Amino acid sequence: MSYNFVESKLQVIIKQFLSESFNLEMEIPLQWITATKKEHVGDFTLTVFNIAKSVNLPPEKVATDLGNFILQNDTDFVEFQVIKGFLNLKLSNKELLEILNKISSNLEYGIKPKNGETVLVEFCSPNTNKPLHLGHVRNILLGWSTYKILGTQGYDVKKVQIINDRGIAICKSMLAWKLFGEGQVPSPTKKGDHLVGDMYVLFEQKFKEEYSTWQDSVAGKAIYEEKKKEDETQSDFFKRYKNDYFNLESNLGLQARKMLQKWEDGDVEVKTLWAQLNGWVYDGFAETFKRLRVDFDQLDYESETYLLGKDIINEGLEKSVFYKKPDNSVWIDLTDKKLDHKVVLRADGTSVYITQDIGTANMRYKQWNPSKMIYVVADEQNYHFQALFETMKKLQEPYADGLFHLSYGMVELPSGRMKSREGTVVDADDLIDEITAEVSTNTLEREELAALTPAEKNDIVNDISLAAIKFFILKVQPKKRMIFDPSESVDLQGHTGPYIQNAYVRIQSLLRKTPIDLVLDSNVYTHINEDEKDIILHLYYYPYVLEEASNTYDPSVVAHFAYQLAKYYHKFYHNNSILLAKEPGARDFRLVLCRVTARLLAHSMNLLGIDMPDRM
RNA sequence: GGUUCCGUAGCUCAGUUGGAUAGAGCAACUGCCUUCUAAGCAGUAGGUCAUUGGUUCGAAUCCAAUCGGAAUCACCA
Repeated sequence: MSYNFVESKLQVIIKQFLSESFNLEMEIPLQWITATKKEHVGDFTLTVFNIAKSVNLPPEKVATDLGNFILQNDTDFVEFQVIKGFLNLKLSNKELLEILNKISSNLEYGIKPKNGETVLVEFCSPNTNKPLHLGHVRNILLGWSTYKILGTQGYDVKKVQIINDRGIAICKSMLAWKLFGEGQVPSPTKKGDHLVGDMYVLFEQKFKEEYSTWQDSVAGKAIYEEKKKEDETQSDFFKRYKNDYFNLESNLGLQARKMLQKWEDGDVEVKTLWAQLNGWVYDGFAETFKRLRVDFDQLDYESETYLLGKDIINEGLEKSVFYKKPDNSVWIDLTDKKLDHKVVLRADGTSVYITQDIGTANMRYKQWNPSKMIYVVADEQNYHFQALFETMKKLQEPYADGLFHLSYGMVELPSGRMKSREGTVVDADDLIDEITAEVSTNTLEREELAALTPAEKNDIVNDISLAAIKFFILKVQPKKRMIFDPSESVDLQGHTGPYIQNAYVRIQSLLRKTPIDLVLDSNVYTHINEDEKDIILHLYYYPYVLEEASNTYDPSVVAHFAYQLAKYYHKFYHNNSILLAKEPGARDFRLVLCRVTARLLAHSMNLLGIDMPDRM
């Protein structure tokens, strides 16, 4: 069954009208038929400007004739109104009931059957030297929701992430733990990822001290005099020189780099320490994932993939996709794509970032044979992914056209960008804790929940807290950067997750009082009012919403749907008696309406990774 | 400097394959619980859709320029 059955029917009638009246064969695009604006009579609107142009008549004239034609030939419409070039058509009571019936009886409404294609969504992909923060949370929620939404369109979706478990950063944490860690291990009050993150910060602190001391030394002053630019102050110079100091002068830097070298050489002691600290971090991450209620189908580790890609570079070299410079480094020329020349292999033959990504993509393609691979990564890497995808196209990889970078804006604080080195990072675990505490306070005051056990209350608090966080983040379009104000935390009223949960909870409360399994009788209830109609027509559009969210990889489309539905429901609930409805058939009709509303509320929120409590 | 993205109410955001009088929430003010969960409903107030020009029956939406903000332009990941 086609879900846009109303529009399809209209398309046929309009074609018939044009054929009979003007001998004109014309296709009517779906875009010309839209929902009627609130302030006008009608439910569906046809924009007739284009048709009028084709038949060379005033739009009002065409719209009026067409309106009459539709009313004569289709009993689903009972009234029309023409304003300028807009033809507004009003559905019959019977057809509205029919629509509700169709949605009510189809538990898969809006969901497409399996299409046999596999899609990979890569998200989260943290470094192992620090705990997850607000930026990761946005990433994780977007990835998870994208996985859910694509699932409704028939794809078999796999969630993967690459763990960046090697490199200089984790070596810094390892070194700090070894030198200054005093044998600390994770404890109930300090998760492993936080402990390792603290070591990273500690390293930066000690390094800063060392650097500062060096700046006042004879050697430091000599370097300043030797390498400063004209008119450059001492503090400006040393800011700029920091990286060079780390690589050329620093004792701590030297030790960290030695550790990295030993790791690459397979040194047992270093590898053991590395495995130990990473193990702590993974345990910590696992806990955070669990609290956020997400999981993954596969974890790829950079330590196992960082050498991949070289063979593909060599093949590409033979095909002249790449070229070699005299120093033996390998490059690709992307200037024809408005990009730059990018290095893909260093002079010493080692990989760079893009090489690994080429190799990893290839590995995943062989493993899963996906038709699409989606990378959820912040927009600071837009350039990198453009370069990566163009490189893949030049290599003529069969999966190159299915690559997509789901780019999202950075999360910023009112004070600006979060900086881990300056400690202005909103930690994921802390964020959940804070909101949970606030929700907990509110929940304990509620009479409805007084009789519940502590465990039941706890579940409800968690459902609401996560709804608040997740909706707050997912309601914003991914590409927009967002500002997060920790002091205001997250609202629980208005345009929020809990608001939507509340609509669902109200319905559950009603349904608990009516154990009968209702079957809609479309002959009995004859006066569908505006509140009810708003809900029915909103439900009707759900399949469009899923399709658009999927095509644009944008969960905010679903968030908007859920909020609007809850808003219509709250209004309906306030204005109409349900269990005590007086009109014939109204009670049963409204209960069916409630039940369907609850179902799509829960379904759409589930696509955002949000669970619905039965009480709150 | 090159490239890309963003700019809508005091704040946070919808609305953009061109469509009717630009919408919500928060904050402020005012009402509504002896009615099915008030985490709710209703109302007041708040706008030069950054600016200017162009395209046309019609522009927040498309095009151009300008202004403001961000990201990136590493043999880091």
